[in-house]
Amino acid sequence: MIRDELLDAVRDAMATLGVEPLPPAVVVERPANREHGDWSTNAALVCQKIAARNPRELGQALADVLSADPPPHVESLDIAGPGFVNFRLASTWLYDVLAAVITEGQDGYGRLDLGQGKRVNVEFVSANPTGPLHAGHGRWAAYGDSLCRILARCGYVPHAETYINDRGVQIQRLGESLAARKAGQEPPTEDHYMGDYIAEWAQEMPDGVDPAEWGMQRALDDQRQALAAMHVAFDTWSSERASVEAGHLESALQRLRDGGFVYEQDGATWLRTTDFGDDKDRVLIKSDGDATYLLPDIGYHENKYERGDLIIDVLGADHHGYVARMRAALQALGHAPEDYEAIIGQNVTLMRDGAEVRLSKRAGTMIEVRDLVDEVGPDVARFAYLLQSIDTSQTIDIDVLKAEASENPVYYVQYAHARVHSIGRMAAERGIDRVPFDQIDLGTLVHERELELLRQLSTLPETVESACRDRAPQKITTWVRELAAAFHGFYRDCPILRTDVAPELQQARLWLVEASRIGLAIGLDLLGVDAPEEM
RNA sequence: GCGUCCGUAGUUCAAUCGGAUAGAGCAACAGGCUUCGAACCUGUAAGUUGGGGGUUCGAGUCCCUCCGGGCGCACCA
Repeated sequence: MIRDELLDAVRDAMATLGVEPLPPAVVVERPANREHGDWSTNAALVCQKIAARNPRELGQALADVLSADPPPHVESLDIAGPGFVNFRLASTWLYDVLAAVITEGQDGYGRLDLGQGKRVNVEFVSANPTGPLHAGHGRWAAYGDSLCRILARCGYVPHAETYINDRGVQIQRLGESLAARKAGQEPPTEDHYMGDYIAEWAQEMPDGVDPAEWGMQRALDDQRQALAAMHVAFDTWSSERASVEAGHLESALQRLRDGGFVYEQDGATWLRTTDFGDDKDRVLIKSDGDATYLLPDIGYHENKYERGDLIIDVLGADHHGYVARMRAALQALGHAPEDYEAIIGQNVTLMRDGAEVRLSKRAGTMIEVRDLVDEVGPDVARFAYLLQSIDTSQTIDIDVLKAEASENPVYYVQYAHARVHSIGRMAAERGIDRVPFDQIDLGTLVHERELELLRQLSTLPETVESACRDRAPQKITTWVRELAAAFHGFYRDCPILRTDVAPELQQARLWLVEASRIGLAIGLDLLGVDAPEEM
């Protein structure tokens, strides 16, 4: 990587100036403004105190040392602003990028080994089996699935998992709600389920079945279909009931007792989560003898470590108070705090007809994931979900997604991919074959559009790394949109198959198109969005 | 009240673990197809990054404080 070569050169040069070792804050990065060069380093700024020198003066000294024996591709060096040293590179460095994309290919380019095979269990969606998935669940589905794809590309071994709370009062209430509707009555209390789907399902429900069991299976079928429609697949659907029957609850409780973290008070059994930073202790077993939801959850999480060295829970904002107690419980069971990670996703607000649609399974109105996916398709839905950070609340206006379908950002990216394949088809029609890459004269690629495309491709590895480290799929979304923009600009200004294009240039551009295809396909794949050859 | 996530162009959002002149889409306005797909391209306009203070060579980003919003604060799940 050019970046590492430049940093090594900076390190050597700073050593000759008496600064050794180089502080880790010293980086080689891309200036936000291209006029500042291709790469720059903040070494002089970071080291000014160590070296006891004015940063501009130190920067000048650094530039002088580097100029005496320039790193590869470096054409010129200058010092700018408060003391940045800027590198201007010959476009040969971008030809190396093109070669890397082509030789490493769709499978290898931007594939990293951050994880070194570490297993990561990612739990997401985990909706109660009491109704259809609403559009808010769609966000966790799109996010979790994309995160798993990014983790896999970075050398982790992800395991996508979802949890079914098929045990407890909410299932009973579902059954009672269905039974009441079937009998033509209102559900008995406000804590029962009111949605339109209850009435529909009550009509479907055969006589003589257990309403609770039947309703839960009905809800699960519905959820499975919705997730399939979104193209989200799980490695494991974990059942709370099965987990408890397997003894996970008891074994966790026993180990917590053995560790001395459990005590009795007011007739209830408590876990001393305050030992691990929670703000109050938590009840494991109520005074009536029933376990709270927390205890089976602890047993389940403990069991998840069989399927991952690191556990990630993707949770809605309404669960953020849950994180401290779960982390505390897992620490009490001997797990390091960094082996449990909770990602708190903020809420989704859906707009339709200019008004907010309330997302509640118990209220009468809701929008199901299936409705959204049916209306706009899985690609539009997923791309929309992954357009922004999970840390911010999101507003999705269904009317906008539908009305602007043709101008939707996902089509902008997919169109770029389809154009690539269109070029391939046209080339085949005209009998134009690509000659082997090692016979190409890359020096013909001098157009700013071509170079910009290569610059964008060069940033994929660091973008993937950043998206993985920050658990931030939206960085991939942004990147692939920028790549599509670079490709569309190139396509517009740089003819490839036209008869007036010189053969050497045509060949180089065909390989650049192939590199673009690889980049677009990787980006879309990491988002779980289809990369169509025709639209 | 306590905790937590936010507040960036008319709007929806970006912004490389603190970098230089804060960028895109949509909407608005003005242009661009006789050779490959116009679902595209080019340009114009649009900002006191909620207010104030601090740390730093450098703050949208970190700290404090105030304002505004979401979500929590059960022997519910």
